[in-house]
Amino acid sequence: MTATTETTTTAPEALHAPVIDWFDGCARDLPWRRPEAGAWGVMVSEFMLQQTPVNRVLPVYEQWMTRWPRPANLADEAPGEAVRAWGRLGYPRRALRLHAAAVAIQERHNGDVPRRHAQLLALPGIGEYTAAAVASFAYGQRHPVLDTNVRRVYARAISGTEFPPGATTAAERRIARELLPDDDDTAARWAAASMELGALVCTSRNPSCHACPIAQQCAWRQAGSPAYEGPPRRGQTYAGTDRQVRGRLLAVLREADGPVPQAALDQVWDEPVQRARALDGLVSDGLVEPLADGVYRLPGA
DNA sequence: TAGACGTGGGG
DNA sequence: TCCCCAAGTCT
Repeated sequence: MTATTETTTTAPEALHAPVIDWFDGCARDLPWRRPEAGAWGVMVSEFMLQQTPVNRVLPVYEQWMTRWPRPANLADEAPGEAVRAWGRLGYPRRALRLHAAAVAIQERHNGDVPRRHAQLLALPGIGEYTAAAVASFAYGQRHPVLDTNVRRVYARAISGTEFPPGATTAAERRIARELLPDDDDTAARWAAASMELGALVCTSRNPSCHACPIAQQCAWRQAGSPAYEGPPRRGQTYAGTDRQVRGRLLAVLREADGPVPQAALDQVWDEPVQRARALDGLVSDGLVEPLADGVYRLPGA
């Protein structure tokens, strides 16, 4: 058989050097990439960066690392303090999980962020991506790091499509595995570089192909940059959803010094059934703690 | 395995 | 204005 598969069209080695060289010259100077960040700094940044843009994470990251420079410091706090300090980053369950992860690190790993992928994966709030990212960025290990940026880079450069599938597929994992450099240090470098390429150059909309170090080898460009034909990528409506109500409710709790009476929460949304459902949801998620007499507060705060 | 889960900036 | 999207995880 002489059939050419999509992954053998271009030798992996032909991609590594250009992308890593580009990264060496163009990488952003982000605080969690500096040596002093340590594994804990990398882990905190990864939690915050799950679905939240870098620019919004920056100031909150600095506050967190100043206040809680080690996992033990966060573990000693009430979970509600983590939720409060999370500010407006969104998806506040991440704050709760990061706090829980700090507690687990204290209990199971003597206060040090574990090195092994399986141990990282076992921590709350850490999935396939974050485990690989921490192991790779903090400890220089060799793991396929498949985030939304890398998936888009591979979709274009390797598969020749404008966008990756809705959910990560086995085919994508295979590509990531086959592209992974053999050497640990190069693999870690490649992971960071390919992510950065997706974040800065191979962006979702209006990619800067003129500035791309592998534009000449890009399967999507070679195919004439065909428009995306797959199923419509899910748009997330927000206005009027429980999520919006939850956000407003939690904002009130976050900004209050202490417990808040029901009446104050009632003002954020006029529809009582949805309002009650949202509040119940927050309570069952552990983001809000009901006290006696219809008073609420952030958990343990 | 879809769907839930916040928030705000840019085109 | 409206729509899309941003270093995912969990159920």
